[in-house]
Amino acid sequence: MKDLTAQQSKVLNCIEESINKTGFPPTRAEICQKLGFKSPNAAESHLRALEKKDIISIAGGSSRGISIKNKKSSSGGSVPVIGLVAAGSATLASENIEREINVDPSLFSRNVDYFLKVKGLSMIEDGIYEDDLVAIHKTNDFKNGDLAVVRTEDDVTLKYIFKENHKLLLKPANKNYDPIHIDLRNESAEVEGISVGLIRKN
Amino acid sequence: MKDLTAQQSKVLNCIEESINKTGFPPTRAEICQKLGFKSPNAAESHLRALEKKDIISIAGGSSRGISIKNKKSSSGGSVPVIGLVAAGSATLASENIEREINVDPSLFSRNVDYFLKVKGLSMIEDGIYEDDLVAIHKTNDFKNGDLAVVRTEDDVTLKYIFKENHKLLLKPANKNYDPIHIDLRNESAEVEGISVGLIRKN
DNA sequence: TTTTATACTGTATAAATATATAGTATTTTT
DNA sequence: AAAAATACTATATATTTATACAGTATAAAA
Repeated sequence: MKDLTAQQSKVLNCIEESINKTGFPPTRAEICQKLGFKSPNAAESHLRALEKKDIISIAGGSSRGISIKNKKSSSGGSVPVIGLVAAGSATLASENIEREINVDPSLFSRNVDYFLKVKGLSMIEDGIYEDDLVAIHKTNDFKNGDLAVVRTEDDVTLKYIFKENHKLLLKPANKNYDPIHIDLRNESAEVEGISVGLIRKN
Repeated sequence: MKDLTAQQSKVLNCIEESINKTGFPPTRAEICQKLGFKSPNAAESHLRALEKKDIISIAGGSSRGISIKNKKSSSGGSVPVIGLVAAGSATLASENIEREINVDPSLFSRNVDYFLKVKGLSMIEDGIYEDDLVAIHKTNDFKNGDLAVVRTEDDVTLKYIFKENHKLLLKPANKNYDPIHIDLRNESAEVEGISVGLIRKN
């Protein structure tokens, strides 16, 4: 994404503020007033610049026709919760979705694609409890030591992942649970995503 | 809440659709077009009815000045994050607010008034780590064993609370930390709120 | 039974708003 | 060195839009 200039950021901020505060985007005149411009064309040209950089879109011929692009899932960040119920069921298919919750996308370091509802006690020593919602960013890219959602041949688990050549180690955080060793020459395993956060309800 | 008529629901729906699809509320003319009315006053009067029922608010003199009230996050789901930095600083005064995040209020069992950013390791044995955001519901009502934000004479802490007559016990979840005993006849202590959940960022 | 709310058509208009055009000046990119 | 982007002021105007006013008709509440 191209960088925004200081002024463009101010204008974008002004738009966001207006939507948050009033529920609708600002007019050119309102932007000018907020930022101290004396000509409506000051706002206009900044808007056109933001449009060119694909940050906003401007509906021609409509008043207040500004909308901020990229806004994940358009309705403000509705993220599905998936229960790890049966083996191999962690997919975004609607039958696995327990509910949807709204989260501020900027809350976590990376985009959250779904929440995984934790079953079992395998991660309890690192503060991850049963029924906690682990925020998952879908990717098959990972670093050793990441907490990952891994689909093995007969299960889907949340464990720390370590890879060395053809060997995959899935390590729980509970003395009573054994690590899982997978030899990728004999068995298949796929990383579905990595954890970027957690939500717990009391 | 008063019930909406069939037509009023349609209009409300039309407003929601417009906001979701375009990013901004509709004009009277657009509502008419969508619902097949031939007079702008048809839309106008429905809007006034919705306003009277406190479902929407209409900003006078503004184009597209419609906003849907009650929206669990129309700046009402914006929850401040407060850092437990200096002793006795856990107040909602703006100078203590680190940031604001949007959360679905239905996510937690009770209304979240603010998030407390955890300092220290006093609750680590129960899965609450440094920099975790503990969701706090403001209340001075509590049950023994609740995880509470307690303001003592010289500190604000997050501990399990137990009360027996004039004795208050604030119990950490870490063997290396000592419980705090407070005799309410000699010292003052106030419960600011109780924990209803937790958010952790990796 | 009278008032109030619902559910519109139809017309009109002041005010809000987008948007074009004409400039000036500075900075960044090519 | 020239072109393009940034960052505005200033003025003008067609169009969008809210909103008032005048009706008609039906259903629900007081």
